[in-house]
Amino acid sequence: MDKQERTNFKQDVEHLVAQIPLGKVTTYGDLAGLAGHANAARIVGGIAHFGDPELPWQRVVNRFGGLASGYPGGREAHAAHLFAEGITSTNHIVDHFEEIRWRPNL
DNA sequence: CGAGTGACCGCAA
DNA sequence: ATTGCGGCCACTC
Repeated sequence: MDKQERTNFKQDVEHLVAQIPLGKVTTYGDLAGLAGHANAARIVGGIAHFGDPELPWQRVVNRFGGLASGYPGGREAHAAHLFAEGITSTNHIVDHFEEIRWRPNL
């Protein structure tokens, strides 16, 4: 079962990310917590890098609402993608982050 | 198969 | 206030 749960973690994270509505964002810590491991935010980052490249990881930011570090193309690309979805960012930080913060329990 | 690393978070000095 | 460290689990080489 342990192995199964581990797989579930990635499945959950990817599933959640795939559900993020356009114009909203979420944090790695939240995804990790929702998946069952609040302190496993790092794994979410790892999955983001080696997981499905088609998933809207651009809507996933750190707990500051800031853009990720190793995003493909840099934070500028990340910001540009968010802007394309209607999300404005300032100084590499999403505007009204708390207001556009998406929550599955909402 | 084993070891290292990671797009993070939280706390301590 | 800032900086440094550890911790957690999963993925890749």
